[in-house]
Parts: sequence; C-alpha cells; structure tokens
Amino acid sequence: MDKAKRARVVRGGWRVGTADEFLGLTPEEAALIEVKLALSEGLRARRLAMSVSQVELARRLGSSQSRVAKMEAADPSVSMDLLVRAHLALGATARDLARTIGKANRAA
Amino acid sequence: MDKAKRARVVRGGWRVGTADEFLGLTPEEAALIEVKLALSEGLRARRLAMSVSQVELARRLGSSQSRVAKMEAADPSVSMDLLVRAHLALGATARDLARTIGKANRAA
DNA sequence: TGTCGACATGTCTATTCTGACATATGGTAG
DNA sequence: CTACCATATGTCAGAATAGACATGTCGACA
Repeated sequence: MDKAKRARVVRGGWRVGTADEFLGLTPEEAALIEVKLALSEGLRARRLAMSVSQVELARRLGSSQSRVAKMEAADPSVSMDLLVRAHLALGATARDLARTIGKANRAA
Repeated sequence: MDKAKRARVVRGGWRVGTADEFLGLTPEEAALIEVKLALSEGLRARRLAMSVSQVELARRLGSSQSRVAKMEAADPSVSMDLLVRAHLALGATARDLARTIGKANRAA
C-alpha cells in the first residue's frame, strides 16, 4: 500500500476493532480494504472516462452527489453493495467488475 | 438464469420497487443479483472444498451459523460486504474473488 | 470582483443489515 | 428409537449505512 492510500485509509477512520494499533490489521481486513479501494478508484476512472458528473451518476443511481463523492473517497461509510451498484449504473458488466477487483493489491 | 436460481430469487423476496412485475427487473438489478448469486455459490463451494462447517466459518467471521446459511441461500438480507468477508475468511485472495464474480451470468 | 459548475465534507434521521437465539429438518450412528 | 451433527428458517433489538441537505473549496470565465 503506498502512502497516499495509507493516508486515505487512516483519514477515513478505517481503524478496526480487533487490532488496536495503527496498521495492526488482520490480513482479511487489509484485503477487504484493498478490494474497496480498487472499486472506488475504478469507479472514478470509469465515470471520468464516460464524462459523467457525480451529480449525474447520483441521479442514475437514485442517490446523492455527496454519497458519490464518498464512494470515490473510499469513505468507510459506503458499502460494497453501493460501490458495485454504482459500477453497474455506469454500464459495467460482471466481468468488468471482476477485472477491477482483480487489480487490488497489485500496487502494494 | 435457471429455474432453481429463479426460485431462490423469488422466494428470497428479491422483487424490487421500481419494477412491479415478476422478473420486471432492470438490467442493473439483475446484474447485481447475479453477482451475489455467484458469490454465494462460490462461498459454499469454497467452504465445502475446505471441509469447514457453517459453524466453524461463522466462528472465524465473528458471525453466526444462521447468517452463514443465509449467505449460501443468497438471502436478500445479506450484503455483499458480508459475502466478501466470508470469502476472505476462508483464505480467498482478491484474485480469487475476481474469478468468482466473473462467473456471474455464464449460466443464464 | 462575482458567479457558475464540479467536487468534498459533515451531520441529520430513516432504512437496512447484523448477530443472536429459537426451533425445525434431515442424515447417520448406536 | 434416541442422540447427535450439519444445515435451514424466522424473528428481533441494536448497529451500520442510506439519501438528503447544508456548506466549503477550487478553478474557469467574463
């Protein structure tokens, strides 16, 4: 995980209960975060590639601009369900999702 | 989607708000369900391949046997987050997840 | 300078999801 | 039959997440 990611992770409040120390994450917790990061980065990439604004994506999702911003910021308050629904609302297929998720951890 | 899957989907209460008729799902809704089904089937497969009981998986997850059963039954009350955490708790990597998700829709 | 569009951030309340529990079913061994 | 194990199903109080709204930052443009 590079410094930018780490910073985002900490700022976002990702410290979890079981491991008390900073970066004292279990491998599973770390993996889950990596997957979410891959989805949130992939979402921004896909949205920008399609020249869609956050407001427009929110409209298609039946959500709000602020929630889209949080998705792309990998805010801990956004669920995987929502991230995945956002990808689908932009026309991603299951295979596209798989590709995006497969990118997790490659930049460690 | 084969009949068994369809049955599970309906029994589970997947009828969504926007589309009122049976199978009147939007493509995004259908895709989301397919992804979840792939994850739930993949979970059972992985768990059985490792000869782990639902009780044991629940213990590793910090959850309960009934919730694991619901995950594998693709119950609408289980989130993708939980499904993914379950996979990770069984040792799956991001790449394994990608492979599992990529299987969605292939049995349509 | 003022305003406009796009995005970020914080905080509400309502909805959804969670673990826990009770209980039922089905199979297998004694 | 009884006892046990694995799994299924329904319910519920509490935790997590949702959309909505207010508000702030930044850059572009006139």
